[in-house]
Amino acid sequence: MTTEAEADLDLALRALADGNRRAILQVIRSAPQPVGTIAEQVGLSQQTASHHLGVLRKAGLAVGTREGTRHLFAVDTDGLAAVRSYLDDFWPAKLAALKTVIEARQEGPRG
Amino acid sequence: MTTEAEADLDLALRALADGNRRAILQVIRSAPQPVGTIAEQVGLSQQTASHHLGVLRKAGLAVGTREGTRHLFAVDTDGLAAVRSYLDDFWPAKLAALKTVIEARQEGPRG
DNA sequence: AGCTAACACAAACGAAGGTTTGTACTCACG
DNA sequence: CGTGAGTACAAACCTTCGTTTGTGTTAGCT
Repeated sequence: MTTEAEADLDLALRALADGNRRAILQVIRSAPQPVGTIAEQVGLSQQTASHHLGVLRKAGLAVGTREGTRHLFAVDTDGLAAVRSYLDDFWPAKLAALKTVIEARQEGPRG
Repeated sequence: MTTEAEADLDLALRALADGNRRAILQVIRSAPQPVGTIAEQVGLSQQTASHHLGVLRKAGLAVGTREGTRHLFAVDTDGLAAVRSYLDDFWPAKLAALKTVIEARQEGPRG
């Protein structure tokens, strides 16, 4: 369904809208890290970091792995791919839109 | 400063986080349209649409052109490019190449 | 089994953002 | 200049979201 992709895109975009979550992604960008380390790196409490990790997880932007008592989180490219392909859809259209702007100005106020 | 690009990215990401604004981008994706038409297309009031258009404009996602009493809005790729390059930074080189392959397969014949 | 560490879940609080309502401004027209 | 169409700005209201606080759950250790 197209609606499913829409919902996934919406989750990913809303997750990326927060600076703390982007900071978390930066922290786990190179290597997966436990929640405690992530919280310390971004200057958040354990609970808040865990919350944001959950948001990122549901958005398909992060994946978690059980490592004993720790929970290692890493970047998931699934959600990022959804956003990327969404953005890419605007590139070819932009050229056409730009052309239409010029045409619209040439047409004048009345159609 | 890197903070400047960060601020631009933040604006674009927060602007894209709203479904109505994404709907507006879809409306003006193919051709620039006046505020009244956009509002009608997405099912919003003129004031609300104007507000979102302002958000998209400040985020570098939309550009407006004065057309007499009308104000034509079109998609601006500046903000989208900022988001795109940000996302690309998360992909390890190997995965980025893989992603490009997938995109190429989607455009080409059946694979 | 008891204890400790690491993490997740849930409710409450506060702030940020979207919608509505009202109004002022600009441009086209006579 | 006065009128009407189209749009932007501002304040009030309400919803959403991030943070805090408190607590439950799982795993490792003695």
